[in-house]
Amino acid sequence: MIKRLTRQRRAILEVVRSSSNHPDAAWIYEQVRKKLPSISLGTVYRTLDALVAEGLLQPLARPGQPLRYEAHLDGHFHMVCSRCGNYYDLSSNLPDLLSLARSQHPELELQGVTVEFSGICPRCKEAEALAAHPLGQLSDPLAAGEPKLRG
Amino acid sequence: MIKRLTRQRRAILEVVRSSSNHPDAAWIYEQVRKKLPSISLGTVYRTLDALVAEGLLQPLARPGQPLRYEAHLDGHFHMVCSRCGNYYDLSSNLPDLLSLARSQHPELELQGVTVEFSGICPRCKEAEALAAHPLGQLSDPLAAGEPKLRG
DNA sequence: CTCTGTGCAAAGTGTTTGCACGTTG
DNA sequence: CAACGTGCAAACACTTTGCACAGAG
Repeated sequence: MIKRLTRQRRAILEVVRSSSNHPDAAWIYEQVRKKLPSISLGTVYRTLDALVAEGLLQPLARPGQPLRYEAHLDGHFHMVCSRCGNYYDLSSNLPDLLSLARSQHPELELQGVTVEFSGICPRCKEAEALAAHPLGQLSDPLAAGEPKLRG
Repeated sequence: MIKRLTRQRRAILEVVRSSSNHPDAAWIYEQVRKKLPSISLGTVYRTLDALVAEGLLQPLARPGQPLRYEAHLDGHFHMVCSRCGNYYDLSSNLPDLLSLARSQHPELELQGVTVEFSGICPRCKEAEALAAHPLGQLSDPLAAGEPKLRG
């Protein structure tokens, strides 16, 4: 339970909320440092944990990758690009899986669902097309991200 | 690409395939050690990576938890118990999300979906009911698992 | 025989934590 | 002024890796 709204917490929450990235702790740390140069990475981790516990953020886990954080908790879906690993938000009209599954498994007390698509994002698809072209070997799909997430 | 089918690899694959656990590396290591006492944890990790690369296993990531591995790759769903953290397989008849999403986002080249429900498993629900009862303080919901996954 | 895979131990990476001090309410 | 939160650095858990040797094909 968060009891004090410190400068650090305000800054961290603002960074996560204003990013379209689904950023990880290291990236958030870098950004917050621009405002509060002496903040520590430990504080970032502790604050993120607290915000998750408050229900203000949702953590996103991927095999072998650092945790990322989602600030927009309306019911949207994610697509993870299998080339560059970036997350993209998808606002699809999908059927209400939770109700469907509840009716099929009444004994389970289901609380929530997460749906995650995998695919190739437009950026990487374009990069791929360029790479097929003899003169297109100039851009690196892995380097092109959303607002750029770490190396 | 796996080139040699060693004793170790056979044993590891068999352990993962015969477990209903969605086990993690440490648990697999423990089990395999019963057959091959001198196997090393490094080999387990290397083999699991290789099997994932071969498409024989699928890694499952959860915030703050070690990676787990899924050996049954037919299209079923998972439910993660929010009390004990165990994975349960769900064979629901859900609509074909991939086709639906593809038609809504033709530009995205979607390749796959994963659906994960959260809820309270029967075991934990029962433990909860007992705990409400004055004489029921005997069992620990967190200790009761599937075939038991580590401490 | 050759070359992939193994065991071991050390190194890496992402995350957590103990402690003394700063700051919020 | 009493907690609560912070910075720092050390500790942690999980995973990866370099190397010399073992064993599969």
